[in-house]
Amino acid sequence: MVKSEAPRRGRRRGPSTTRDAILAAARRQFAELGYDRATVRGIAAEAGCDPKLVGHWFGSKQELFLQVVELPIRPAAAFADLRSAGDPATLADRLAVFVVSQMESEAVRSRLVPLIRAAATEPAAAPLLRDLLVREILGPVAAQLGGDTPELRASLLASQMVGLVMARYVIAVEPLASAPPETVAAAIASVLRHYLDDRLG
Amino acid sequence: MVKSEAPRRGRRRGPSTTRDAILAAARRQFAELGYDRATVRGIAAEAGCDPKLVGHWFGSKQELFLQVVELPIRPAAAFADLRSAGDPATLADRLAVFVVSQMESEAVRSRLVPLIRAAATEPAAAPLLRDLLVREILGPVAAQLGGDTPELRASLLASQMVGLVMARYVIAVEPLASAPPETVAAAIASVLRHYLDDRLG
DNA sequence: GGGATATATCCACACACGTGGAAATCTACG
DNA sequence: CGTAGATTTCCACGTGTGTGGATATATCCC
Repeated sequence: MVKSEAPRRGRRRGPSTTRDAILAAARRQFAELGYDRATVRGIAAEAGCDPKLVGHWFGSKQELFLQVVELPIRPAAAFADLRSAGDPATLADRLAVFVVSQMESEAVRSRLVPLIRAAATEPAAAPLLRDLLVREILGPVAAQLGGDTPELRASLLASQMVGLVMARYVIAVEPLASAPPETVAAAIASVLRHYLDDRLG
Repeated sequence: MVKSEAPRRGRRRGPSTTRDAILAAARRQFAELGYDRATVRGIAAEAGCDPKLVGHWFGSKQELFLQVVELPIRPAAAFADLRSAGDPATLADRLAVFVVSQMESEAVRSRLVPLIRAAATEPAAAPLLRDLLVREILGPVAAQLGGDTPELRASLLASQMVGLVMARYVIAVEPLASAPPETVAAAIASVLRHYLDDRLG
């Protein structure tokens, strides 16, 4: 009659790793389920702790979500680097490769996908994504574009980015979802070039 | 002491328009709120009836949703018409104008937006949208494309369409959201041409 | 007129959600 | 050792959800 391993009542032994466990579980569940269908209880279960701990460490579900979608890169700086790092004529190609490879990385995807899903779902999250897009990406990019209607170009560029994330990772349209990253990058490079350089229309 | 207009208990006088009222309210709320946050009770309230009537007329919330997102056009047929109606060299331009003008029509937008929002939210809806995309659009289009990797071309095309809906109507990225339809159509025409005709990569 | 049927309301159940309060157990430090 | 604080669990409340059951009123057809 081995005594069952029922969790005892108070603090656990040793240093606490629960906060990180919650963050990881939340990241996974927000990405897979979206904001609404991911529940505090479910996240706590995956993290192996009591739901109340989520509140303890992060205050509320909303604040946890904000922590989750904080991007690990600075897109504006990345674009500036990319721009000054090579021949301007090949900027679109390098941008395409960069964007696709970033999306392939778990660290970026697990933040971008929840953000976009939430923007599609939460009325309150759409402004959040819009602001992030404008402040972090469209604004700086538009500022460096020059020429005519740089803001329109930047937002068209964003539309192809968002569509790529949706089609490839969220909806999983085949064969786009399974295409190797290089193929995708090659295919969208011309589109990026068009939005960056060509006369629109 | 005028008697209050509290709804009486049983059937109302005259012919019933409730079913249509529910459908209209559902369309509006699914588009604005998404599947999860739109509630049967809320839809019933907007339609001016009891929540139970939703169940009575449509069975369940899911079945109501399926009715709501039923597209009023046959994209495959429309594409075929478009293809055979003019100079193949200008197909991309005509397609761009057609797509954008369709999205501008309330009848199409009030179905497409909920569908895409739901695909971003409901695990069960993503396959649904994927199937609809593949069966109604990608498949027929790919079949008429010929050349190399027609399916990949079709799904890339879809990615730009979905991204356009997201950026312009759901997230409302400026200035794309406020740009006149002709401007948008002109801007994406080259992209469509690229995905339709060019060698990818 | 009078029964079948369609249309409508009310009540309520079972469930899941986020979170607040109180108590238990551990660690840190005097 | 002993007390303060950090970490964790349990209990439970209030709210909102989709939907089932019973019932009321209007319409349709004989």
